Amino acid sequence: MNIGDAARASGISAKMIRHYEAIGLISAGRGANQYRVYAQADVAELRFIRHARDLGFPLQDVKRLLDLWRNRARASAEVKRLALDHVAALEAKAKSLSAMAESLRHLAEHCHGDERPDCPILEELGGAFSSQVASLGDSENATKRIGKDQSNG
Amino acid sequence: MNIGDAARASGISAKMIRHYEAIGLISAGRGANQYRVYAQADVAELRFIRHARDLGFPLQDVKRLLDLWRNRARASAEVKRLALDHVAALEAKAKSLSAMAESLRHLAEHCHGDERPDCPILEELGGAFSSQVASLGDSENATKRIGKDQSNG
DNA sequence: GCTTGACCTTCCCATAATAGGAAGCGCCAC
DNA sequence: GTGGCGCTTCCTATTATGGGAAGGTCAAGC
Repeated sequence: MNIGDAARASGISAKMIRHYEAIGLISAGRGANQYRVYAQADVAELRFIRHARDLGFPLQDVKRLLDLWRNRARASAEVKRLALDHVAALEAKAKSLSAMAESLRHLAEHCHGDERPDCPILEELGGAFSSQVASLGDSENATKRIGKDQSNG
Repeated sequence: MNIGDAARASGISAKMIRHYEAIGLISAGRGANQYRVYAQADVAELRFIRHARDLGFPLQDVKRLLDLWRNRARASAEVKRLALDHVAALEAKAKSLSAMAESLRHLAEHCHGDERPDCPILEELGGAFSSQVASLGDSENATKRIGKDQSNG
């Protein structure tokens, strides 16, 4: 099958399939006309990638997981480690975002929200603001890897 | 003061201060030697920006908030609306990440994590996987705006 | 006066993942 | 043999930030 069919079968855009090939995540055969050719096994890999991305794994981790998936003799230890590291990263990021939301909601609750100009939100942004929130965003390599919205199908 | 002093005083790197100027977020005077010159009021604006970024506001929103902050006659309604929209976006994203984490943790709990090759995590990624998780990442423009890790000082 | 070093300038590149579009060629149906 | 769709590659944009090169400036010290 051609790339369009593989895209429909896997739920990954043709654009991204080419990209994944360019960065060495997958490979594809070529037909006589230079069109990329995909077999069912390739589609299975693409689906694997999509599922890993749906779980928020960065492509770097996906690459590693894919290697492990292909290798029948792999040890499950590394998979589990990758997964749990990622869980920690996701939870750290979620916690950080929740803390931001809570801070901001707190500020917003004290804002009239009418035509009057005085607004505690702006006052707080301009003022002292000891930034307790920011300090949640540590966990170093844990938090750093959570990209943008990864949850689109 | 020069850009280095402003950077130290505001907690924003000189690199980013130049960037913020380039995208029209702030402006700066120039000395005879073409060096950028900052006053206390400029540092206050930079601090404002940093606080808004700490709360996860995207620069586009920061620009709007900054305009409102500068305008003494602003109505607090728009500020509150921006804030609450952002709260919703943050919470949606946090929820999405938590759901991912929970799914993944669930999978990891059933993985031996030793030298044996069988691993339910990989099996699930390769297999059916009805992707209930992915459907959480909707909320359209709510979720789309949460960038990468914004919580670093 | 000349060197050294810290600081500033602009410009280019890289990151992560994805999307949009242009220009050109292939292929199948009519 | 042509229209239209699908494929190819290449370039650009997004968001926020950092790294680095090449070169100008200024103050201090010898």
